[in-house]
Amino acid sequence: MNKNYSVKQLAKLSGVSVRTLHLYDKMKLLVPQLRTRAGYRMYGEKELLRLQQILFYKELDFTLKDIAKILDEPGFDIIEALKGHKKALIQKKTRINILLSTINNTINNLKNKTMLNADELYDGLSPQLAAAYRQEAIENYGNEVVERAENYLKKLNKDELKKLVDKQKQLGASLYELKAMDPTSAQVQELIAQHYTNTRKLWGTDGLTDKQAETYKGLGNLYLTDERFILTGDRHDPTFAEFVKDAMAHFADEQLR
Amino acid sequence: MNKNYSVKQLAKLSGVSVRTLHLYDKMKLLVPQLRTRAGYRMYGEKELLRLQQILFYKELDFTLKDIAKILDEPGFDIIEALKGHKKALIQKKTRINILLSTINNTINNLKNKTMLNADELYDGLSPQLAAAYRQEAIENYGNEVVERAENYLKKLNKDELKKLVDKQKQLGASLYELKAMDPTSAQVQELIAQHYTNTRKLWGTDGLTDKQAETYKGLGNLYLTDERFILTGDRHDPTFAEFVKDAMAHFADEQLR
DNA sequence: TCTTGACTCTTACCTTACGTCATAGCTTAG
DNA sequence: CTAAGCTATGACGTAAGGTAAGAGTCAAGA
Repeated sequence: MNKNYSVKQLAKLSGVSVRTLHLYDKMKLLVPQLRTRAGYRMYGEKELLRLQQILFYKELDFTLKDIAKILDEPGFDIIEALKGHKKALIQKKTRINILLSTINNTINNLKNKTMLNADELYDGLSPQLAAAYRQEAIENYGNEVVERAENYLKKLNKDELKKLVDKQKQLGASLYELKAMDPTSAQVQELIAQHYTNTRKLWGTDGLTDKQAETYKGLGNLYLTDERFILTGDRHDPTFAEFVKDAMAHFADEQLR
Repeated sequence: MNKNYSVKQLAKLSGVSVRTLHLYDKMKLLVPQLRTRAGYRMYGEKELLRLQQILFYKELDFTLKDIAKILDEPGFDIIEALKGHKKALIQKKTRINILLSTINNTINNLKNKTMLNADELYDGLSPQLAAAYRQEAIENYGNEVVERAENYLKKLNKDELKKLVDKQKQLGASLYELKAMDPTSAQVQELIAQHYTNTRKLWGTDGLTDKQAETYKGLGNLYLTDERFILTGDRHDPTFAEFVKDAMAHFADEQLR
């Protein structure tokens, strides 16, 4: 009771295009069961199953050539192929993470350059801008953190705020000098400790005694993706952000708690 | 004091190939400052800077066409382009995560099918196989967990072990039926609670009172990537694994501690 | 029987961002 | 003057198809 499928039927069934089936036929990846007198391709159940397999491996981003090997060479080591592929995927993912961090930095740099000058930063944001930032910050870091920071900042006067911000920047510059070092080294950790103190002042997190470590670690991850909260300034440098994150994580694990 | 560079010099400076510079010239992405009488391309500082920019955006995986737009159309909204690109990257990343989970499942399925039959599973692994598994498990989940599980399993007899394994499988099947539901719903959480109890028996983690929540959450992530510890059986279904992970995380956060 | 519409065939050019020749002209040191 | 090294253009190949173009096939209705 074997059914037969024309190109179009098989195409619709499997979700690929007719052209694709033509291609697979020509490259002998999926040859029809038979041809009619007119030359029409006819596929059977066996071909449908094989197509399913092809599509499975294709979803894993294997090339058609590799898929042919997997399906046709009986001694082919599929597990090794999968493992190799896994490695490649992990590398891709790592690269994407770096790209994303770079892109975020770039976006924020551009925003700052075109929409803000330094004075505005200290004099308070324009209402529209503040609203937009607030919304974005809430989406990214949660309501609680943003509100606490806001309430705290309201109580600070300009001079106090400027002092803290300058201190953060200076710490950033100092850390940047050490970026080739071990993030867990004493020298780096000393700066991180200062940064931690300063950050607590800036973010008003003095009350968070039981979640301090977790929060500070979270802040490190945040540094990886958002330049507004960062000490790297103009430097497009994902490796530095990574370095800072590691240093902060170590500090949180070792010094706190 | 403008320096001039030949194709080769510029190529070496920037790390791209001569062919690439030819291409960029022909597509008007990077046109040399001038041509010598013999037709040789000569580039200046301005071109070098432009090339830097091109390479920057290229690293972000923009197409050359888009880069040309960014650099040449003055009104082009770079920030919007970057945001769009960011979205695409995030999707890519999500897809890769799913692929990795699928690949891991596939690897383990293949291993189980070709190297094991069900009887061996209950009768105890062959020595070589056990050693290989042990090594891999240690790499993935750490020494401590593996050793504890091993010691515990040694004390169980076959019937007891089989009971526990069957119970896990049955819970998996039940959960699968609910996979369209909210992972935090009472119905799902009830099954998860049973699973938690059973898991503690199976893994011998009764002693871990202070780290229970964390451990159980970690187990959820593990379910995403390794089929040997899973209740999904033969089903290649990353969304189900995701569902289970969410359900377990919720359970850990709410019920424990 | 004729026509119409849906389906099919093959051939072939287009896409991205180059790599790899092939062939030929230019420049410069010895 | 010659050999080495640089440069130019042009053409072909890559992966996985998309998009026609031109022509043959099939079933159904008038």
